[in-house]
Amino acid sequence: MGIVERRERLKKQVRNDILQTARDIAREDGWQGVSIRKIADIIEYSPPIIYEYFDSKDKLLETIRVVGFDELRADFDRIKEIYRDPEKQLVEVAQSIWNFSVEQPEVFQVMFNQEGAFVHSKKVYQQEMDITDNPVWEMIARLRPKAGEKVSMTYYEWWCLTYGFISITMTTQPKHAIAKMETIYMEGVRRFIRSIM
Amino acid sequence: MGIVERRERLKKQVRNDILQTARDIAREDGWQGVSIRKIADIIEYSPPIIYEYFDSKDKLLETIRVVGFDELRADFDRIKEIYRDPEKQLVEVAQSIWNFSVEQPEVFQVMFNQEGAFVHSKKVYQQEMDITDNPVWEMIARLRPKAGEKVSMTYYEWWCLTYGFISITMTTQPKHAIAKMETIYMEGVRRFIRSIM
DNA sequence: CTTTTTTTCTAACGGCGTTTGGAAAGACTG
DNA sequence: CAGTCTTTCCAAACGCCGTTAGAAAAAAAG
Repeated sequence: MGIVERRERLKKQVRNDILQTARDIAREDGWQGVSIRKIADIIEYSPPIIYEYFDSKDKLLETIRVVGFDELRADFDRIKEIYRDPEKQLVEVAQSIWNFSVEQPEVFQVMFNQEGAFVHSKKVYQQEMDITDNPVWEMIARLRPKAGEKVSMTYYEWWCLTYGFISITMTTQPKHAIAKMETIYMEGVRRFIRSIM
Repeated sequence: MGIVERRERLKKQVRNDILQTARDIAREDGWQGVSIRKIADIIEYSPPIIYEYFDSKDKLLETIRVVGFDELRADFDRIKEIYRDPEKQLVEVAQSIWNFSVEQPEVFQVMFNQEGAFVHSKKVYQQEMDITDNPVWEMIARLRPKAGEKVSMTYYEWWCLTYGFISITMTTQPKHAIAKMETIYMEGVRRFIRSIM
């Protein structure tokens, strides 16, 4: 009997609908405008239903954050396989982050607690920045084989550069000007890479 | 008669109390925990009173942001007067930002819409980052007299570096580890300055 | 003391995240 | 089929929030 399966399929679908609706509202009105009640309204359920899928609004946002980081990391892994040269890899990674922030700014905001988005727990964030098993860390390590401990420092600075540039650009630049900033960003990235080689 | 004066003195005091109470709560419980009702409770007035001093919660936060930026800029101006060498000036400015973020993290959060703090209007933020009359811009221009348009680019990157580093550090590092990051930050700043000279 | 002005608060509105208790619907059993 | 059991779902409520209206209280002016 496929009843259980159908139920589970439905559950998964509703769960995804909740996440997607949250992102949709955030894209339209900002994260300040996202409320459990609005989400419930749009997916045509009552508010309590959402609590059958997520323990709290905070956990819901954290899930969006995790999905975002997963997507980014998958792209990094893909890049690592496609290109051999660590310099090229890093340039591609930088481009990948940029594209992500342009295509899914609202997810980027949740990932980095920006623009009114706020996830209480920092665990995922810290974990994701951690050097352990991080493809970007390995790329930098390969670029500076003799740097020893400095690799971790460079890795940290890499995040500061990319994150700082994108979040300042996202916050201060009007939408039409963002495209122009891409060149400046990529130039900065390239200069950074050259400076550590 | 000094009645009017006394009243105005009182008004100024209450206004400052409101701002300071907001910052106090934020420091203790984060900006998510700051509410008009809590502020009113602490200053021992009813909530509507706060609206005689600020049009909205958003405007209240914006005022805190403005005061923060003013304080920072005053320090930059002071540095510009004390030191002649633009390289030294920039190092001191970087140190000044760092100190500010350590001493008043909650204000820093409002200034840059971090960690749940959120001011709708971006006007102040954009204005403050603008190159016009900005002491940091002039320092960089003096450091790179022949750079032409690249000065503005470098200025932008300067903000990305300092802001990116501090906000990532503030968010990911536990309190006890932040002191250790200062050296790494200042090293990064120095390397940046040298790389543009 | 009375009137006028200023200051302040109570009460309410609509919205929020979240929980409770039970109704409605669906699936299984005899 | 009816009856029972299980799952799904929601109305209503709680205690918060920002904000506003209107009345009470206090202060000043006459």
